[in-house]
Amino acid sequence: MSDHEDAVDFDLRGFLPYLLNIAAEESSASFQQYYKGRYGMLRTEWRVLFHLGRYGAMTAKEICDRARMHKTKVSRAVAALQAKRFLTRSQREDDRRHETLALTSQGRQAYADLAAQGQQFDRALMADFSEEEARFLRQALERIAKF
Amino acid sequence: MSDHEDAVDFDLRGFLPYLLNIAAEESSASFQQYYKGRYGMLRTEWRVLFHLGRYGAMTAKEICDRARMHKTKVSRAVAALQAKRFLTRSQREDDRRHETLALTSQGRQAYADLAAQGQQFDRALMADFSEEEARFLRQALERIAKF
DNA sequence: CGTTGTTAGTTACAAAACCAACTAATATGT
DNA sequence: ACATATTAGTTGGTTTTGTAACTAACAACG
Repeated sequence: MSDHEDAVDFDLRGFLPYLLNIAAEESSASFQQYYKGRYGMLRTEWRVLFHLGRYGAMTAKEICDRARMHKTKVSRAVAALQAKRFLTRSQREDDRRHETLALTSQGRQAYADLAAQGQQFDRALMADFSEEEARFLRQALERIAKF
Repeated sequence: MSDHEDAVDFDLRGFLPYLLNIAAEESSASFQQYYKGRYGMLRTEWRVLFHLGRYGAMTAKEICDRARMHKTKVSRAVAALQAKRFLTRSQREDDRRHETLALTSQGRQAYADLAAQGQQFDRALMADFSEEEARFLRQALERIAKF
């Protein structure tokens, strides 16, 4: 046995963070191409759009918490989406530190398109798995993600 | 039902690329802190070190293919690891475009440490899962990653 | 009140990633 | 043999991210 093999006796190829990273990259590649190509959006922007589209108007802070994004990322993504006329900001009267973010009809259209498209990609990804396997996989990932 | 909910009828929260991304981030966070704190290494550097440690000496090109990293990333990671005296380069006589990369004893030491540490993190991550679930999870991820 | 602390969000600067152009060595086709 | 194409790897310039410092609004406590 050569030197490099007995340094550690288990197969680090199955190292979970590594596998997850590769799987994450592989699985988002084609979808990313779609939203980037069609709307010139970054992943951060898609995530913000996605949260507003899926859960309705909310503040940047709420997006930070729900989407696990740092506030600077959200801040920039919001600015970019606003420039694309996909969302509007409105200051809250009760606390002027908060801005409520809401999709414009253009933004909702983009969301509807991307959500439908995403659904397709998701189905394609899961095509190899049975219903039950898919359910388990999602639950396992949620557990690892600490949802 | 409000406008944003009927745009798409399934729960995009379970969107696989999204789940995978979050799980990947969550799972690598503490390990990343370890190798960054202890060796000042970036993820790209850890990946290169990992491949050389696990599979033995090889060229940058082989690392690109095996680790799915772009050649510029590998090139810079190799330069950084060389600066840290973790690897050496040697031109091949038969084709002087190729450089064989090999870990130094210092590099092997770092690898052994990180591999052992990684193993711990991995076990901790998998603590919630049964043997069989863990096996299935890895296989599923490998399938998605197209290994 | 008024000082101090906290929270939402932005901005500035540094680190890292991405992409395209580049060099150098080898392979291929005429 | 020589022009052209490919391959391994590096470098430069731009984009994106990360980090820390900042502003503005509110809260809490004396």
